Amino acid sequence: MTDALRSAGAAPTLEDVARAAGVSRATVSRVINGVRNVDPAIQEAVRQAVSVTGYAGNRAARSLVTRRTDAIVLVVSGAGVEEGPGGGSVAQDGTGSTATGSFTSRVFADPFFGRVVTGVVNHLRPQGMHPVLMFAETSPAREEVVSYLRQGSADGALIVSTHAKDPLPGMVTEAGLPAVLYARPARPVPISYVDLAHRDGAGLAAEHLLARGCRRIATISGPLDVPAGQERLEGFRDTMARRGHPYVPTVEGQFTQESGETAMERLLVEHPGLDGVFAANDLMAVGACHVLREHGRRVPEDVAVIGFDDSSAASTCRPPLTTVRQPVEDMAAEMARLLVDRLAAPDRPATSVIFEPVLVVRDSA
Amino acid sequence: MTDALRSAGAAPTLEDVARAAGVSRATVSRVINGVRNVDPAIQEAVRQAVSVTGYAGNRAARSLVTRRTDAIVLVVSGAGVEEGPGGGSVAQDGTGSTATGSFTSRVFADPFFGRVVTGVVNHLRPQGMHPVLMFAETSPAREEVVSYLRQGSADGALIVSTHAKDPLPGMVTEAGLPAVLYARPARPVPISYVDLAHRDGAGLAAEHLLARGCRRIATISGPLDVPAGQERLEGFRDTMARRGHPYVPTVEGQFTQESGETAMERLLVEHPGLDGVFAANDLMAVGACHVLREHGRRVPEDVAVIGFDDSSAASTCRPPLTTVRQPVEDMAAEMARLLVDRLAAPDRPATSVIFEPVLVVRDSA
DNA sequence: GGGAGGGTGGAGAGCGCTCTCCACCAGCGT
DNA sequence: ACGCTGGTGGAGAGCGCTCTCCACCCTCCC
Repeated sequence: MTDALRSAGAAPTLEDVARAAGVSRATVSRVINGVRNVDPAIQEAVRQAVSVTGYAGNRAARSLVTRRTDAIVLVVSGAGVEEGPGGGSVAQDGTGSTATGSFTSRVFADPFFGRVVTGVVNHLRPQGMHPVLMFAETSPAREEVVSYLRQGSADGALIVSTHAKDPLPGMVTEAGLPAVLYARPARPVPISYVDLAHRDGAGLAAEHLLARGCRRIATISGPLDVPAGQERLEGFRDTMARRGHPYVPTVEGQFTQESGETAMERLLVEHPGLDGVFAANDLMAVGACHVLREHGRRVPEDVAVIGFDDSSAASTCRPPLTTVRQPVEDMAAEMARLLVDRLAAPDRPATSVIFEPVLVVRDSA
Repeated sequence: MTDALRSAGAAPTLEDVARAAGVSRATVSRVINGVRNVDPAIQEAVRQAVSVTGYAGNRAARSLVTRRTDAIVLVVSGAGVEEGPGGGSVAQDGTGSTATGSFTSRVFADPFFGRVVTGVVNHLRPQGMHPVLMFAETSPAREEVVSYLRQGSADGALIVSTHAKDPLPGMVTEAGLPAVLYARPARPVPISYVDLAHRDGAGLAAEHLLARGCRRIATISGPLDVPAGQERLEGFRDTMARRGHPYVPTVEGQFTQESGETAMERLLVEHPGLDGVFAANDLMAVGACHVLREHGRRVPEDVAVIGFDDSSAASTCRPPLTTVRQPVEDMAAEMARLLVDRLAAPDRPATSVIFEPVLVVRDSA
């Protein structure tokens, strides 16, 4: 039914609907936006006209006057190479062929990012908002994000920064653009963010290992120039120290499975008697398990292994990993909520929300 | 420098730039869009004015007249539950807590999707275009995609359909909206798509197993209501038959690791003597390896296992998987290219591009 | 019964941009 | 010398929508 009119020419406009309903453009607009009182009979007439004409509205025209797009950018940023902020990580490239963007290809290979998207979309969708994906690993790309926002192509930004000294958060705030970060910015910037209590999470891991009876415990840390890496290490060491273990053998990893393997090899050489390992993320923990098994150590009987994040890798590997859960989806949803709130009340001050990790006990420790 | 003026009030418009440069709005527009001949001196003056005023343009205003947004929707669609079209798959939920959208949470957990995003972005970015993410698993969500497009919020759609009888491709074409699919639509629809020669890929797997000397070969197929699942099975069986193995024990899986485990258990019970397994994707292959090991079978010495996709799981598991590579990034990039082309020349007929898989030999077979 | 007040619809002015005309000014041929 | 072409800048008409006014009418109250 709608087709007759729709195919009769260009897309119907408000004007067309108004004519069909015998009212003015303003009234149609009022009905559509559900604003002010409109006589129920007229409302009905308008709705009829809308469906008869197959009216679809025009986002650009609306945005032009409302100055809102109902789109937000979801930026994966970073000066960086490897890793979501304490998130999962970057398995391997595996991307042969044409696919160029080394950063791009790596970052999205990481299930961590999928979890972020999930959380963001879950919150945005009910609001009729949608995320636009952007990468901002290089300098021109960062400028592009800022100008995209300044052009009003999106209402605000959700920034998942993969590196401590990422300049993007600063650039965005300086330009006065609404944004929320995943993970606390390295230099204090007046901007909202969500983060995880990494120290507490690492503490949980330490206590679990200790409670299990492990006494020769080592750790594979994340990269120490990433706040999450740093904090997880500190939290672990603090708790260990408080429990009477001031010295914890540590090897720095890069949040990748491969780096976890390398680190484990080294740990095994230097401390062959170890009976517990805390890896700062699941991927490294998986790598550690592989190496342990290859060296004839049983997990968890000979060596207990505990990871961090509770990524999908944790539950699918053998043995399933005991790990510290980072509720990425919830955190991402909260990040979206903070942005949406900020959009509704632009001069509300920046807030941050810190999530508490929980221990998920499976078989590896 | 730009800040003085920018913060002096609302965002500068073309008009402001024109005034600053002492020319007309039209001329500024011409310089910015690089259209028609403009006196070099004037061009320079305009560029100056742009940077002095900190001009940023207004996307909505431009879209309103050009009828282009330079955005495309990247839709993950499906009536479905499980799986990217022959793509990787869905490890496990693992998503406790708030995160509701069961579909959403599952689909994006899949690294397959990350690879699609990578490929799409790699192609779109140089064109100054950006992807908007949408899910269309339920009926209202599907309608939302169509209306989003009809409102001109995006120029076209890239649809990654997770299920054969997904109605979205039909809906979109019927509405006359530009779209390209990942994977051939179940019912023939006049629409462009990219796909993989699944049959050939499965054939490669069969020949490799045979060449290796395996003689008691079984297969774990994908879900048979998904074209990719169907075709991989047929391709495998065809080649086996042609090589003198008309009967191939088969158990249907769901493209998940868990289903791979279950299937392998069953295969082991029914055919304890098997010496080779082809799993229709890597995740199931990984699951199969786990079960095989738990039953004391060595891979590949006792049983050779071969997967499909060459997802990141294939290279990080132990042993690294021999698999059939699906060049997801390239395919996604091609999909984007087809859409962009279509946008440039709307009445060009629909085309499809079929990619050839290659065998990646690692350690599992 | 008349004016005040609240509810309801219409008119019309933009939002900031693109793009079609048109005007103007060389430089050319006849 | 005169029109004519081709190149170049300006004017201005929209694109489709929202939203502020304003006009109108129907109570309601004094």
